[in-house]
Amino acid sequence: MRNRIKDLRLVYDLTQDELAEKLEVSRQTIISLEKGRYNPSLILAYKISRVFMCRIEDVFIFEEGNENG
Amino acid sequence: MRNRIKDLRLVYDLTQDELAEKLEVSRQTIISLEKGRYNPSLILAYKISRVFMCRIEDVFIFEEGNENG
DNA sequence: ACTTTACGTAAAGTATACTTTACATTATAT
DNA sequence: ATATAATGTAAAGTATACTTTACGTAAAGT
Repeated sequence: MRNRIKDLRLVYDLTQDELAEKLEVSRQTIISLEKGRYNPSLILAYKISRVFMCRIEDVFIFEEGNENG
Repeated sequence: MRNRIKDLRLVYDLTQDELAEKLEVSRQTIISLEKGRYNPSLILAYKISRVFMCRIEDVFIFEEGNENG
């Protein structure tokens, strides 16, 4: 599972800190997400999609043919 | 956050056990999800949406005006 | 009567999402 | 030169998703 968080964050001209605040998570969480270190909860994924005004599937890319997702 | 897992499972005529197998999770996980006891991981949410051939947002309903999600 | 199937609960264990703190690096500004 | 802002790493701690086992119940089949 890949994601476009970093790209979208830059499009919206936000720092990691600012995005973390909007999402009510720590900056570490943003870093880990951007680096693809884990698989967020659905609620966090949803909040992210709302910040970027799009659908979950527009932020997170689940490539068929599975590396687990 | 509500979800339509139980409804969709019945539409697809699956038992909890069968759905659990398809998703590669335990039956307990299905029960807990149907009962709304927790907030799944994004990957699990995605797999569920694939089983039911729809989008994540069609399975999980995030009512605006937040009880967290 | 009894067995089987489907659903449910409870409780303890494991894996992992997410936090917190502390420190390093690079770029920009003064 | 040094201060500040933004990004990154590492490691230990907490919360919670998910598993496993064991047991209870109600309905349907034989």
